[in-house]
Amino acid sequence: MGRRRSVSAGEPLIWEDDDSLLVANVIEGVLKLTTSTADGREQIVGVAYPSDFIGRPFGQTSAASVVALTDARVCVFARNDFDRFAREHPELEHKLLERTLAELDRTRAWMMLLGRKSAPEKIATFLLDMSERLADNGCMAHTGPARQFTLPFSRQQVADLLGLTIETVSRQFTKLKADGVVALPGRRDVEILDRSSLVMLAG
Amino acid sequence: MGRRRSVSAGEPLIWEDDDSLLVANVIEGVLKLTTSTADGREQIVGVAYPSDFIGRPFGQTSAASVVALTDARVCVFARNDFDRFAREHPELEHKLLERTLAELDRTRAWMMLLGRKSAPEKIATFLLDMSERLADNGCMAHTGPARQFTLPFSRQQVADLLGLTIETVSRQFTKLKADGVVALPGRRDVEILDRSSLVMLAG
DNA sequence: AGCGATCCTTGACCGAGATCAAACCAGCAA
DNA sequence: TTGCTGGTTTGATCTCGGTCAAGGATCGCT
Repeated sequence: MGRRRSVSAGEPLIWEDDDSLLVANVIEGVLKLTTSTADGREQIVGVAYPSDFIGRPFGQTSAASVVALTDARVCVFARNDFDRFAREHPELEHKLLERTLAELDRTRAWMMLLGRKSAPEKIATFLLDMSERLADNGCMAHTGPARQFTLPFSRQQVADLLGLTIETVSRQFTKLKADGVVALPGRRDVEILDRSSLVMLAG
Repeated sequence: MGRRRSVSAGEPLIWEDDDSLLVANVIEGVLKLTTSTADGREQIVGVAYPSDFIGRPFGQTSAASVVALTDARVCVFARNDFDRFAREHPELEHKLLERTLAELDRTRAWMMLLGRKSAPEKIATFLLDMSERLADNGCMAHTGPARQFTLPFSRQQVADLLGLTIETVSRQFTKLKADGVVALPGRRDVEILDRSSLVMLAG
């Protein structure tokens, strides 16, 4: 049915305001969903992990661009084919509905973060969120939140996710390190030393 | 099937973190979907207009509280009943999927606003959005965006929607009035005098 | 009408986070 | 090694929007 396709890190899969011609399933890797203003400000509005669905069925244009954060493999479908197929397979539509509702919940929780949380709260929430998301997405069974992990994001991308600037993100990371809450062994590596502090900070 | 129910302005319909026991369809009126932090900060994460769907099918808890902004009439269903019924009626699930996808698009656009837009941009975007939403929701056919309308929100609620404080909202409204972009004949009444300026400001 | 509660506006001030700018560092190629 | 490149950290300063504190306006009630 769908065509397998590899996307290397940084490569776009869908452009904002494109006629929504394709949908896809993530097999491997991580991709970002973004919207941008005319003057170049960017906001990451979603992140797709393996098994997540990408694209906008039953609609004219996709509201967001999709760009791979890591090398990724996806299974793409022509939107029209998918729409038709979905309507004939209620089980598929049901699955898709459940996923979409879950994504909407997650997105709404993120709105709270964007609209009402301070920079330290944003960073703490982000790290806890990553620690859970990245744990579940290896192959191993449900081992609970990861204590250490590698972010699929650059500092700028963390900023775009949290509605901050890169400098503020950097300063907050440095602060957490200085306070012994996390260790930062590599550019994108995080080790959580004091989870309860993070939970406090997340508010 | 569903029970009709009246909800007066300010009255809650669903509590955050409640076991999601009911879902509903809005017949008349406007309701807000909110999440709050422990220390009382609030973010409006969605607004439900007539014909919109409320609640969280296929899930354990609802992520948001629902409170009526105006007197409202809704058609409520026990969640279990609804879930069962939906699974037996693919057409209903399809409709629900389309609505949920549209809501997700709108929510993502709002994330851009919350994370990256300045106070003036937020206010301008909000007014344009209202002008379109409130126009379509009367009975009259598609008349395009309304030039004047009555907000279903208090100033505090506008603040909770935009991730601002009430004072900032007030000052921005005053500014727009002083600049002749809008007139404010009543507490909640808005008349758009210069739409193109608003579009500029919205960015 | 008069009164009180609530909402809204306005002003003075402050501070979190943005901006501007410079150094720092890791990775990579020659 | 050296130098280059892109990402990251750090510092100095500024500014937008938040906070605190008074007034005003509007609505509902008696």
